Amino acid sequence: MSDPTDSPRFRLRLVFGPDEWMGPGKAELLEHIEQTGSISAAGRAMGMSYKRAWQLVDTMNAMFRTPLVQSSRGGAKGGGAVLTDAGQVVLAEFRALEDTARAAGAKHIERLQEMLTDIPDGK
Amino acid sequence: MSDPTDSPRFRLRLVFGPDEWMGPGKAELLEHIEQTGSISAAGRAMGMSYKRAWQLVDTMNAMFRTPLVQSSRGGAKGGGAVLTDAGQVVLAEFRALEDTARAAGAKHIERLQEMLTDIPDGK
DNA sequence: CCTCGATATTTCCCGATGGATATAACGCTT
DNA sequence: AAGCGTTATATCCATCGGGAAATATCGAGG
Repeated sequence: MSDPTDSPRFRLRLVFGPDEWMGPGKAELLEHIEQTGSISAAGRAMGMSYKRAWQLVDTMNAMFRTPLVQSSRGGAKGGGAVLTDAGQVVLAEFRALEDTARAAGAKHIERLQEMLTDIPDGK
Repeated sequence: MSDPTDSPRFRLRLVFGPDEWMGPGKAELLEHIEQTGSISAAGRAMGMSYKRAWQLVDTMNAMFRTPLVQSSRGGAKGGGAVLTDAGQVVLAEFRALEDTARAAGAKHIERLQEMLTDIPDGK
């Protein structure tokens, strides 16, 4: 999304509605929030503005029945954000979906790679 | 891409390099080219400009060892474009990849859908 | 040899996307 | 009560991706 060097082979997006979807970007953001306990820190880690990070969180919290991220203002450390149970479930399910789908389609992916001009490293 | 009503559930993109990827848009374009025998007609059918359609074709032809689309200018009907053998293979492989991956991840997709605010129609 | 329809290519321009910035609210700590 | 770091929210603005349109080219057919 920001760094062109990290070329992920396999990108999967679930589109539920016009403005409702779940993809690699949101999943990674959830992971960083879980690790850092902060929306801004997570955004920084991904090289994205706080505005964008917050927008993604806001979208996710709106599209799922239960919010995925619970945030708080003030307090000892100024505030923070944590993944809810639903957030952890969604993250785990999405990662599992990615792994499963990638594994299942490995054969087709391999055949497509073999047809490229620049030969990808054969693992 | 243009029509918000056709909400595809499952979007899959293979990213090979910085500017080299294969996704649902290019696949659909290939299908329309195969059906219409024309880049412009294919673009029109998808509601995209000829410029964009041509750019996508150009990108695909460059990233694969053998061009996927062979186009010709002039002639009885002004010209046209057809899928090469490689084009048909790539299209078929990508569609197969989508089907396989979607089927393999169906369980995870279902679980995620159940957590949405707006209940999706049960199949 | 002129027309026709599609490909090929360039230029111009608008609108949307997202970053930068500013401000406010919040609640624990000191 | 002041300070701090974060969340929350709005405004401004540069950038850029893509559409529109204009132009050139090609080759069979009339």
